Amino acid sequence: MASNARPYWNSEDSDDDINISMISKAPASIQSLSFFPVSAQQERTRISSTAPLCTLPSTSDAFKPLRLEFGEVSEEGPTFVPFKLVRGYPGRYVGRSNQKKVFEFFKETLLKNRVWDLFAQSDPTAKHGPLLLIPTIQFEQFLNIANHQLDGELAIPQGRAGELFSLTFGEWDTPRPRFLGRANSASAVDSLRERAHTLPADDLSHLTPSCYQMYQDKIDEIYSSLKIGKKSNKLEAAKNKRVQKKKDSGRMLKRVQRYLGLRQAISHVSSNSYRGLVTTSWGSQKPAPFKPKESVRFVCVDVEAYEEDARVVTEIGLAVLDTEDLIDICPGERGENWFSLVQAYHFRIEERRYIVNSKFVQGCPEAFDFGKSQMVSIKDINKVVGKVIGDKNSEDQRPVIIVGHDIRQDLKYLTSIGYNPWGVPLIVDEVDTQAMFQRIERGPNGRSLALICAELGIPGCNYHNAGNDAVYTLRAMIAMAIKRTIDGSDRKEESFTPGTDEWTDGDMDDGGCSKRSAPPAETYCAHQSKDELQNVQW
DNA sequence: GGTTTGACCAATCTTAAAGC
DNA sequence: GCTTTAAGATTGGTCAAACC
Repeated sequence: MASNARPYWNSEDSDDDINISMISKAPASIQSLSFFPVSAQQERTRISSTAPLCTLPSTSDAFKPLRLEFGEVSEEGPTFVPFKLVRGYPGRYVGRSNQKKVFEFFKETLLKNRVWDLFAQSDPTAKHGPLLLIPTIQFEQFLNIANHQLDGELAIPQGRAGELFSLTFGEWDTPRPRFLGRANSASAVDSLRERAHTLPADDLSHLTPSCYQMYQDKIDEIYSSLKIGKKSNKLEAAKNKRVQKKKDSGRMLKRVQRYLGLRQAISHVSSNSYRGLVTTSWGSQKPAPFKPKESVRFVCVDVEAYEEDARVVTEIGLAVLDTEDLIDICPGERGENWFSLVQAYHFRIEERRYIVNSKFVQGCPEAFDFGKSQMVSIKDINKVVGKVIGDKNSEDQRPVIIVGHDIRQDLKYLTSIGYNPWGVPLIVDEVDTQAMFQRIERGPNGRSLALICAELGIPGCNYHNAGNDAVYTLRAMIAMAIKRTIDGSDRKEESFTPGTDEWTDGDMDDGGCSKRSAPPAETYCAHQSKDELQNVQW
């Protein structure tokens, strides 16, 4: 400890409640550790104007702001915690037995004898006042002191509740918190809060509409998480999650349109000029109106498993659509002119060829309608699937958009045959046709593939053959993207009042960045060896 | 000081609709 | 039939504030 010792107290900061001119030359990891009573600090100030002699352990990962003046943005990297959450910590996160003494400790020390670096994050919609933040490291150190003095084990909560204690800003080039000043009393905090209203407005003009929307959603979520009102936080959080999911479905639909050339990517296009780039008079008897930024391959996956034991995969269907092939081809009303460009594969597991579902679903492994089924040994199936989807050794290194109907389930099935789709860098985005249809229909539940095809006017038979289902799923995706383009979803959505419609994902949104799901916590692969789970490269 | 009330949180259960 | 997912409801424990 001694070897890492360093002085931490700067007398210049001690005698004023607020120091808004320039932060101490010492990093925050040093200055923020002024966790001794003010009287002691003041005593030192009176004795000498030179740096003090107290020491603290080095914290290599501590928050280390540069010299900051009022209004300057924080550097990239540090995490923040809302000051409101810090003040409410004893009531929200401390158990009954310790709450009283922790509450007393906070009351006596939080705003009387500590110096905090306060930052502010503005609400892009100006619905709320500036969000007051402190660096997470300062609160952690405060808890350490509390634990030392109270002989307790106070900590930042784990899991979802803990996320609010480690907020990051600046993603997608969005604004970062601005420095307000240092405060060591309630009145100082109040003064800085007032002064936060005089901060210059953040420049958001460079943000794409999708980035702006995501930033706004993030700030809204933080504010709603901090609410302690009549409405249950849990209900509020659950609602936010639902809304987010719906918005994500809308963005997914728009990305599909973008990949197909039915929607213009609007990265780095100002929102004013964006409106001119929306299709207004396009008809399905014309080729796709926009040239996609880069061509991609859609690979649709459908997996059939034995109905008595879902771990036993019996068929895998793959359907591939190369957007390069779509150029200059009119899709037709439902995309039927593009359907013939889909390349379909149907693989049956040789050792399980005798298994045919009939109890709960009517399987038809012999009825692949879009080519010739291939028998593949269970030990080779991951390699065969990998060859179609592609990997880092493939000749074609273009991005792959993986598609499925309730795709999460199919991706999990793939892991059970030894192919880990989350370990393939080529796969950059996921499309779920069930979620897409739910988005279009604005319905509460997902619908079956057969029903969706019927609704979209796509004729089909022999469902529950993996090869057929993969083809129908891809057709449904195409038909929905075209239908949505022709219906002019953008114009319709503009009629909704912003903020009142859970389904509206931003009328000037192009779908944003590609998005992959997180891999499942556990995958059922007991019958597969560890080696089998490694993707085989071709 | 004791009781009541409302809020919050976590865990659990139920329901519905898909998948096989 | 079983599994998964999501949403909503219920339950029990805890606590603060209000009330008597």
